[in-house]
Amino acid sequence: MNSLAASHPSPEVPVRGRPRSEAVERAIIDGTMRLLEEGVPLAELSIERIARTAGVGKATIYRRWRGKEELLVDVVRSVEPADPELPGTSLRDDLVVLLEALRRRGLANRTSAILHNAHAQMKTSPRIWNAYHNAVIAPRRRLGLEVLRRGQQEGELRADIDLELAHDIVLGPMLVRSLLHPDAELPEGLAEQLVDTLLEGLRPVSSPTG
Amino acid sequence: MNSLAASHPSPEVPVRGRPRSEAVERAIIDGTMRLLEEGVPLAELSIERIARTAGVGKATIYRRWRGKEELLVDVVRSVEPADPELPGTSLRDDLVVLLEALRRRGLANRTSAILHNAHAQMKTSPRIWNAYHNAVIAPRRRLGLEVLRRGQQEGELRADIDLELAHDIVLGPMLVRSLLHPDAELPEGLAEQLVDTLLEGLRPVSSPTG
Amino acid sequence: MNSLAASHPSPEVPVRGRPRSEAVERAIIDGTMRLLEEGVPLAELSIERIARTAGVGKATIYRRWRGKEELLVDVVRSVEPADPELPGTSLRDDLVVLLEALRRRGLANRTSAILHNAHAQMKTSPRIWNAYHNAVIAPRRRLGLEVLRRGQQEGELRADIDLELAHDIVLGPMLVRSLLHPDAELPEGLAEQLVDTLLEGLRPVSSPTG
Amino acid sequence: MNSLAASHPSPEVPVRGRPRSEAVERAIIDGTMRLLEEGVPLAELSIERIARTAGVGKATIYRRWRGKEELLVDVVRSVEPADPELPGTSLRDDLVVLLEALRRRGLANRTSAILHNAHAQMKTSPRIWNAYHNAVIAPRRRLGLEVLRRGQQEGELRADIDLELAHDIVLGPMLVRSLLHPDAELPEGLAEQLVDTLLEGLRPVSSPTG
DNA sequence: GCCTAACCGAGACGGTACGTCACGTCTTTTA
DNA sequence: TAAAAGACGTGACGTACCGTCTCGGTTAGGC
Repeated sequence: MNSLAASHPSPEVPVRGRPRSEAVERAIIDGTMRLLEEGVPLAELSIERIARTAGVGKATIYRRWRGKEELLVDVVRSVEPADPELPGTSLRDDLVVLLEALRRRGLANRTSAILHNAHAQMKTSPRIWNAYHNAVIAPRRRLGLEVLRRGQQEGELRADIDLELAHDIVLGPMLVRSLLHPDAELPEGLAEQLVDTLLEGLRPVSSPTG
Repeated sequence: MNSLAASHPSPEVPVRGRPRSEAVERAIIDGTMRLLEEGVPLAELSIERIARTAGVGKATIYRRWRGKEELLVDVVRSVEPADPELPGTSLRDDLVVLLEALRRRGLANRTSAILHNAHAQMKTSPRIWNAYHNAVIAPRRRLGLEVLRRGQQEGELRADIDLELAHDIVLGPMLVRSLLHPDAELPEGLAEQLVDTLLEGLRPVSSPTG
Repeated sequence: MNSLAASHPSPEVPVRGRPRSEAVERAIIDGTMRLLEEGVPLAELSIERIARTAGVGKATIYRRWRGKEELLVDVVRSVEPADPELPGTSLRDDLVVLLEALRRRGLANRTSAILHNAHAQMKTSPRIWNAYHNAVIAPRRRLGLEVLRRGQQEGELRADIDLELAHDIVLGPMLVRSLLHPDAELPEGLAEQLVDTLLEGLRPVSSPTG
Repeated sequence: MNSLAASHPSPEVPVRGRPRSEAVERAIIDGTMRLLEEGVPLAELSIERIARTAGVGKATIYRRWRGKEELLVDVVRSVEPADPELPGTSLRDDLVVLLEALRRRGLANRTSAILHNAHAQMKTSPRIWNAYHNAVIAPRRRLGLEVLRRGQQEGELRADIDLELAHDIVLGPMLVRSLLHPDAELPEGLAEQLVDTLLEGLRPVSSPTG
């Protein structure tokens, strides 16, 4: 389950000693979440306090994670919403769904005050950031790129455009809104509006869809 | 100079006792910068260490800033590049200059490893983030909005588009690249390519400029 | 074998399940001795380390002793030299043999650096000290008292003297030397010299033996 | 004041920064004494608990002593009774006073349950034991040797006897009683009885005092 | 030849204390 | 009054052991 710690020995090696309790693992992650939900500032989130909250010894946490940051990666992962279901009817529809998921995620983080800044905290160490990037950000990006690739094949996207660039063009505005400008609005129709506006510059020159 | 601390008593009240040394203030900020440049991870940047490096008492730092985060705001401000000179010849040209400044800033932060994450660290406290936002991010955003407003007046931008939205559309992709994807490329012509692509969807429907 | 733990159920109750391994018991005591011989300070002698050294589970130790101190009692007992053979020719000769045994024990502890302070460590708990006292010190004292009682009967010792007091008078000086003053000398003829000097004040007033 | 820590810089070096509080030092030693008096077993005397009791930070203790054992040396020293006033009228009288002080000390430790075993605890480290030896034991021994030396000069003691040996002969029995046999009696006239008995074997052959 | 109970190694578990470090405040002397 | 220095109470750090508790596996009778 952990994304950084070597969670399990290779399957051939028989388990020696008392196995680690999954219930404890859940208690730690849930306890951390509870603290964040109660509004405890990230700076006051100490391992000691998490252990106290979860009713767990400190060593039990350090047995699973190397420090607060690595634990946060798993906490964030545990509340990260699942990838949205893509309709697959058209490039536009898929992108609208992706952006809408992003919008909702931004709204959730803002209102619940969770993870508002946990994401930022994780940048303090390149190692942690990589783990978070690999576990959370990269899969989303891959999904977006896949959608764009399909759209390009179907002729809904200019053939000469770099897919990475197209991805940042489509996703960037919404991300910037939800990450950098916590007081920016994220109104209901924003996803559709953005996709429609942005696809304008990305469609093939003589578009079949007009 | 400080953006958060009430640095000086009101000017009418004559200064009593020994005045604060500006040299000391510089020494503190420069010492912090030196530590960051030497690759000291942000998590190991303690007030105690900064005081040691700057050859300064801890109380002298606390007399000026309320904590590490507030000090960081001023440190970051001190190395933030000046606003770029805008040509003013056209909306496109101005936006290219703005994005090019952003690209270079991203490159600088990546190579020098300074401030790579100091920006993230400051999100730990809403108060600090606001200070940084007001001192650094907001002015840039105002400048960008001003450019777009002028472009709209000149008919280079669709009249029905929300300027805030247009701003995120134009700036978002570059920001996402430099902030979230530290290993994403920021090649030379990126600014022009982005502006040309993005303006496609933002131009007036039957544009006079083509 | 253990002096504190109720090592075995009463013999009528038939042993159920796998019996405790005596080899394991030896391995634990020998492992502890090896650590002490290697110069590991008493303060660093943890149950965990002993278990590691003996290649034994912690629970296996706790099944036999209630803690480190109780284990130490048995370790010390295992290296305590056997009671010396008494000649029985005279009070003086017996006392010389007893003191000589004490002198040699003091020398051994000093040079081998074993048990130098284990004896002291055991005073941390009255319970442990009692066990050690009963298992090691008291038998020796009983032996000494018996020698003195015989001497008194034979008229080699004043009849009006308290035997307990006489014991401390004879044994005290050598004990103090070997326990309190680790750098005090314990030269070869010390036992005889002490006995001859001390008996002076303990002989009957007009001694028949002169 | 501390016997192990380098307590004060050399007097030429002017004191820099806030000086160490003597009140704090007293609070720590007194707090430790209070705990011992309340019957807290030595094994449960942690630095953490001492700090809590004294209302003091752990670092404040570690700034003065290197650990629990070194602190104990000073605690024991602080309650060690002052050297007794010697009458100087005769060897016998001086020795009686010395032994009487020892007897009373043994009684005090037994009844108050203080220092009963602190003395033993300090043997865990040779360094600590040396400090305790130098600060407490050695001065007492020097005093006893001085008394014996004077007695020898005055002809009250055999000229051929080694003073160190004589010291152990006279002091040993009482020490053994009070240290090793906690339940041995220390009745009122014990000091005089011991001195009178022991001097028997130590007087010059044809004694002037008869 | 099973059955069953206790033993055994390993190591997880909730705790407590370790000794260090930084926090932000305070008390010195010196300027 | 500022400034360097450093003591102070507080509290978190990450580690080590404590003594207890599961695990899978072993080793003896008793059936």
